[in-house]
Amino acid sequence: MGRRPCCSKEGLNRGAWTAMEDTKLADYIAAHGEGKWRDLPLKAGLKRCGKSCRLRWLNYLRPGIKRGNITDDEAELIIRLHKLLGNRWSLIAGRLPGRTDNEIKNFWNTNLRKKQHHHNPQGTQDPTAAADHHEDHKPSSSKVVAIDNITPTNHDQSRSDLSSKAIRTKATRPCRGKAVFPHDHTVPSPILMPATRNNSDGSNDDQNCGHDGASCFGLSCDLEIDEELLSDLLQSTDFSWLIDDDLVINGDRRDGGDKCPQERLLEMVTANTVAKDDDCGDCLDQDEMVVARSAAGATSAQGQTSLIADVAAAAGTSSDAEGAGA
DNA sequence: AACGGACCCAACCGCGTTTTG
DNA sequence: ACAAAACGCGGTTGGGTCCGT
Repeated sequence: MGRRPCCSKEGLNRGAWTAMEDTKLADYIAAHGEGKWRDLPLKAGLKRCGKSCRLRWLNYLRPGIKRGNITDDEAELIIRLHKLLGNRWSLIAGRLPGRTDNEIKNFWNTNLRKKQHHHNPQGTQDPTAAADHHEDHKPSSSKVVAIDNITPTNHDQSRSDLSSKAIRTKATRPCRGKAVFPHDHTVPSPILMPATRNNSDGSNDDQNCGHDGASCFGLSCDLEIDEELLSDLLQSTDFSWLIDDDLVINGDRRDGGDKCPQERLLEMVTANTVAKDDDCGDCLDQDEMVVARSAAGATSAQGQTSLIADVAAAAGTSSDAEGAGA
């Protein structure tokens, strides 16, 4: 089934928009609102494709558009968000009020990509990987990232330094297997951890969790998410596990099934405080991971270490669900 | 001043997803 | 349930401008 072109291209203007065209488009939208792009050109008296009108409106004429002069702060945010999201320009733009995806994409391609490339002379094709090498975004040595036994991606190698500090766990769906817990609990940092409780006999004590024989443990503490940490995590870890789960953000359960993992993590960043929940209420799939910073001790290395130790102990010693949470 | 390459960015294009009938 | 339309996104293109020679 072929796809009908959005409009006949014959007799239509192309290329740069004139001031007159802009005025017509703006006036029409002011009077009738956005949408119905296919019909808009005719009704507005424009010899343009509807798609072109939409683009012109969204990227140029729409009220509140900021143009040019991307500040250092914005550039830094773009870099960070790009690390989080990759080339998800619309998502990135959504975090930069007044900026359009097109502008950010252009800015990245003309400014930042070059800069990233400069810091990554090996020349990876992966812009996300390249972002790792930005001087402002070196993985902090104070951060511990749990990387599971995921198949290395093409950018993992460039992260070997990070990975060397990583905690490796099993984190592939479905929830089977045994998680390997932190080798070193003493590192006072946020941590990505498998929420796992393994009984020595392989069973688990959770009721109604539906995880056939898999090990689960409950973790119901509020978590605060550190954006920079997430940046690092997203560079290093397969987050496909997030897709099917619900998140509870600031008390509201959100069905995240329709969102990509990165987007959902971004929600965490935005919401700042998040509790992880899943279909059985208290327990998490054994291979699910939680980016955790103790709400109580979020700013305290001691607090973080304490939480990490608690949860690690719960996982490593088959303690019960209650022991791991709260 | 003229030329040409590099750069920038608005606009286009194709395709996937969502909505509508 | 299905097809078509509409929408939205990310990659690419091409024209204008800048800058070095």
